[in-house]
Amino acid sequence: MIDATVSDPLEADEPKTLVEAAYKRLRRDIIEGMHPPGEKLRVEHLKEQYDVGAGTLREALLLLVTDALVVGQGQRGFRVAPISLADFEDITRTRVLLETEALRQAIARGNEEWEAGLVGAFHRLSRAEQKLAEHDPGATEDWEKRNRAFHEALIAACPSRWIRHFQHILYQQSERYRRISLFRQPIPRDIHAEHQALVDATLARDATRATSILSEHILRTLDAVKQMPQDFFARGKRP
Amino acid sequence: MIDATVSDPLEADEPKTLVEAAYKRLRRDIIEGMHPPGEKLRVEHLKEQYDVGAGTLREALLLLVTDALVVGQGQRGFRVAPISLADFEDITRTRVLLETEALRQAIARGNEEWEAGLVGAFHRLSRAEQKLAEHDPGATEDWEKRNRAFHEALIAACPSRWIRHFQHILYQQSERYRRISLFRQPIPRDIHAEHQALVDATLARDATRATSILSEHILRTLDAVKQMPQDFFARGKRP
DNA sequence: CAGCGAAAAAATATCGAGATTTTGTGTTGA
DNA sequence: TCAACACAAAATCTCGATATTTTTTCGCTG
Repeated sequence: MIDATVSDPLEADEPKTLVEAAYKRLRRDIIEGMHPPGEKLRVEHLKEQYDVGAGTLREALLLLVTDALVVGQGQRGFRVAPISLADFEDITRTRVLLETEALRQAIARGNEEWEAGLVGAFHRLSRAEQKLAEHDPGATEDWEKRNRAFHEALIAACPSRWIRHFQHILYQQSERYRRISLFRQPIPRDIHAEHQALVDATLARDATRATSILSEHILRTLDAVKQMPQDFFARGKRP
Repeated sequence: MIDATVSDPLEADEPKTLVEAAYKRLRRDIIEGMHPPGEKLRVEHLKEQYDVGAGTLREALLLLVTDALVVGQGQRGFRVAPISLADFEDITRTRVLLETEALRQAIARGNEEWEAGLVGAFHRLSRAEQKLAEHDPGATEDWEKRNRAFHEALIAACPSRWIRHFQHILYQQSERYRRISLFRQPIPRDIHAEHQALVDATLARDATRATSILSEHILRTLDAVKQMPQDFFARGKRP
């Protein structure tokens, strides 16, 4: 079932309990914006939507609280977590701190199997990018999955379970911001070239170069989101 | 109630729900070793010990899972998380990564109020150390609280909510290891002098020196735990 | 019109019963 | 002796009823 520091076992396995299944569905729905920031999550209503009992839904919501996708207030229920530029900036900079360290460790310790996994993930991501360009239905969803897999493959050889665990949480958070902001304003940018440069530097075992590229890659999203109109964040104000 | 990234609101307020209360008690009991690593946590039994219903206890256990103090397996209940030298090393190194960054940010941004808070926390900690030396009853508990408060005060001016959140989790983990290991083998070491040097460098706004001292301070615990007999970790093997 | 209080409606948190799953024990056969 | 199976006991998970809390609505007063 649930071990907090194992990198997302919930995606790897079929859910063993209804709590897990509801948690996964809710998480997906929040990240994808179906439940917008600040929305009240009423157990009495959602239990029907997700087809579980009230207690089971509470458990799922608690798990989402600890993912920081939901905030709860004792006896006053749950809300979708707000968004803000400051939060996104914090997430982004903390991601840079953790992911560059993770990449440094991976480059120092990774073997050929790790390299093969990275190259494969990059290839799959490239294919998804092509489908994005062709406006295939479901292409965005596919790209998100493969982008995530790519970033995970990049640091898969990092031995620090904790760094990977925290990275996973932050990645999830940034995915939510990305989905929300892209819906409003696609960002012109050659992401493929950025990924290519990252893979090249990594395979060359040039930690300094690779971490520099990764840092810029991650921070570029922050730059783009900063261009969003300010009213974009107003609806996510902390209650 | 519960907002995952606010630094431990559960300690700041009286619990608003039975879930919170049970969570806090269980967490305390696990950190203090009353429930040793690997122990099966049976809902049917614990509900009586903690005087709550089964569903409520499940919720508390879920919160502990996300603290990585408990592991759960779908339909097979919960166990106290195992301990290992490798895990403690990971925790320690990740703490160094996060806390030095947090201290860097705090030094860059902290004002006089932050300094005053730090000096106060150091003073209180020093008093607790005196009581430790005098073998006062409850002195260990007091010292743990004040040590925690000291480390939190040190990085209180770090603006990154996420770094503070992760630091909090890791601090908690390291507290559990420290309590377990000190019970076995008190470590000779002038902790007071280490804290003093840390405060001095921080108040002098010497980020390089302060982070170097902090890094050594944290890593010194790792060195000490490495001297533990190997059978110490055997009982915490991952099931 | 604004503020207050009371009552009604809606929602939350908790508990324990019941269905389901897991674990432990005993028996049998090779 | 060991493995496989059956069955009983224990434990887990889920649901919905109920007590409690919060929110909304309504009426009254200044």
